[in-house]
Amino acid sequence: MTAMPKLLPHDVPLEVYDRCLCFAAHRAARALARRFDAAFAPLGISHGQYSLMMSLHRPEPPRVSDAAAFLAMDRTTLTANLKPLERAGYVAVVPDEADRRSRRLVLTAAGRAVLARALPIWRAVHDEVDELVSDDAKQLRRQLRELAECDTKASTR
Amino acid sequence: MTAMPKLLPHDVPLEVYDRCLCFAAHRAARALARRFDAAFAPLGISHGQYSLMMSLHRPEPPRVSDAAAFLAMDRTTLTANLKPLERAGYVAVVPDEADRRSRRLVLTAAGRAVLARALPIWRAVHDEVDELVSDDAKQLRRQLRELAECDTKASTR
DNA sequence: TCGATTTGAGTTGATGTCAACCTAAATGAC
DNA sequence: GTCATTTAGGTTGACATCAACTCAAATCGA
Repeated sequence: MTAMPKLLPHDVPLEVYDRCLCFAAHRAARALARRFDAAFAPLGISHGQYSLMMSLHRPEPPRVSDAAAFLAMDRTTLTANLKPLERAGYVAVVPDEADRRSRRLVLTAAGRAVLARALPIWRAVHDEVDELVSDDAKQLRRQLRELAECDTKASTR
Repeated sequence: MTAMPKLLPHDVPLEVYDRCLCFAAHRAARALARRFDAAFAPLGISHGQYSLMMSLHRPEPPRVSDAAAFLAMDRTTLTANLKPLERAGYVAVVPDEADRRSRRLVLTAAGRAVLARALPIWRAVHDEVDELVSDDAKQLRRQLRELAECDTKASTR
């Protein structure tokens, strides 16, 4: 048995670095998360909590599975993410009247208030972020959406 | 004090959904992660462990800070991510000879072997992923890189 | 040379992420 | 109507992520 260096040439990592959209998406997501987390820090919320609460602000409070599918996030991940928001009093989980298996995720007045304060911060930071994307941000958004929606069974597994 | 619904109109979440690249990047990253994690599951590694180990496969083993900057990941996150890889015997952390503060991250023979088995899986899955991105994947990759490299101080904080 | 500063890295605590497994309510076949 | 199946959701355990803090080695100023 030799040292078998031929099994994994040193140009393979470059191929992965250049091609892998999973890696590229995670790298970009981490960098953007740090930027928004820093901006939201004075309010005591994170980028994920901002997105999550925004997704709940609709006339009909969504069920857990609906919200998880919308966020392209595992259902159990959403359950975990709701915990700190419930503790903070921003979100209330109430049983559904019609179907007693379901629970509705309701944004409280305090939740709406913190979102209202976060909104101008998000707009200002995103103005900066938009500067970083040289051209055709519209196409970028569409492509990210295509990648996210390729697996719609995120919540139903 | 009224119910103040005017503070947060119901079209704001749509604005966030349509515009927020942080949200879009996370959604895409989660969906892609699930896909690659499922494909790598028989090997017992995750998408992140694949990317991490690939980034270590170079003639000169990188230091912790170098690898963290390359991955656009917090230095302490990398330290945590190394733990399971060290336990599995895929990565060895060795002190640097020249600077005793530094540590070099060395991919072991077992690590190179598991990467060699993972490579064809990654190529096959990514062939599928490429189908999802309608046009100009090159531009998508460049834009994601621009977003990731906007904060180069990820490891030096 | 020696004390202050800088730099490389680990630890802790909180949150985010998911697979595997579990419970309970609704549905459906007969 | 009864029981198997399906559906909505939670729990547990492992890993991922980062800020705040700490430690130790290298560097630098005088």
